[in-house]
Amino acid sequence: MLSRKTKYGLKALSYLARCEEDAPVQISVISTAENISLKFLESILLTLRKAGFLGSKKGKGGGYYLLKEAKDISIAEVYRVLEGPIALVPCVSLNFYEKCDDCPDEDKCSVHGLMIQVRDSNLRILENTSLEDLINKI
Amino acid sequence: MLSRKTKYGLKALSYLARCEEDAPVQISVISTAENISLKFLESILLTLRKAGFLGSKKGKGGGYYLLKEAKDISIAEVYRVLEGPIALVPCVSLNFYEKCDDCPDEDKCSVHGLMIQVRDSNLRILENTSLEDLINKI
DNA sequence: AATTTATCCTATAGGATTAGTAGGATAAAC
DNA sequence: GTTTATCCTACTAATCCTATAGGATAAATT
Repeated sequence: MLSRKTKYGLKALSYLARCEEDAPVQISVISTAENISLKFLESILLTLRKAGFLGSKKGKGGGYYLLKEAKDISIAEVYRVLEGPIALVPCVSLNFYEKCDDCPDEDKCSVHGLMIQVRDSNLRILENTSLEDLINKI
Repeated sequence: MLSRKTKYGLKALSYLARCEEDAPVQISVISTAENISLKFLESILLTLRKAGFLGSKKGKGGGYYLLKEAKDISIAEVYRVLEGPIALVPCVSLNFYEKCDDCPDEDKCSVHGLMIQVRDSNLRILENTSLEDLINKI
């Protein structure tokens, strides 16, 4: 299951991508438009800024804006920043690998192969979907 | 991320599927073989029995055994029982549908379409993989 | 310079979920 | 009737999720 944090983050990014102008958008505007708690959204946007997706401006006329073009932001990147690993188990994660403490030998684990299949299929989708794709769907 | 409950459940089912004989297998045997806490495994097997995957026998010589052939148990079914929805968000779940409180209109949600794609791709894998496939991979 | 506006940032609270444990009840076999 | 093994409810500790509080900082306006 996707956390609200990730879902809200994706919706906020989509909102910004739909604002074609470069003018910064205030948190409160996004929060109202997308029905997201203002303070929660604030912390999410902060995370996205630190991760390099967003720029910000303080003071009057300030707000957040995309640093890259929507077509150059893959959902997989956003997912990893907000949600963490795309894989279902750490032992098949490419970016967050961890050994399972219950498995003496990964190759003999009956679940391992399936988990790789699921990971690859999800990767294929998330890496090949951009923010632009999200807002261009009908 | 997959919970330990589901992972342990799949490993336990795989263990039972590998025991070709019909003789019941004790929890403690599986627990030792798969490095799973005995009491935790006990509760998992109980769930799987109530869901119709396993039969059990009490007393000496008792234990758990598969009720169906391994090839007739799809991982999707097991997943739903132990983990819950396969979908990443409730609003695209086929078996656990719930409306999102932040979305006035699902069709206008920028994330919705992507979530359906992910769901379908995962469904395709999990429904077409049987317990037999799990133990037959090399 | 003072005020307003909006982000920055740390800390924290409350609830839900997860992972596991305790311990007696029940039933089958010997 | 003793042993064996599942059955079942309840409980706990730890972690994670969602959200909030409240002041610090910086930019623009007056």
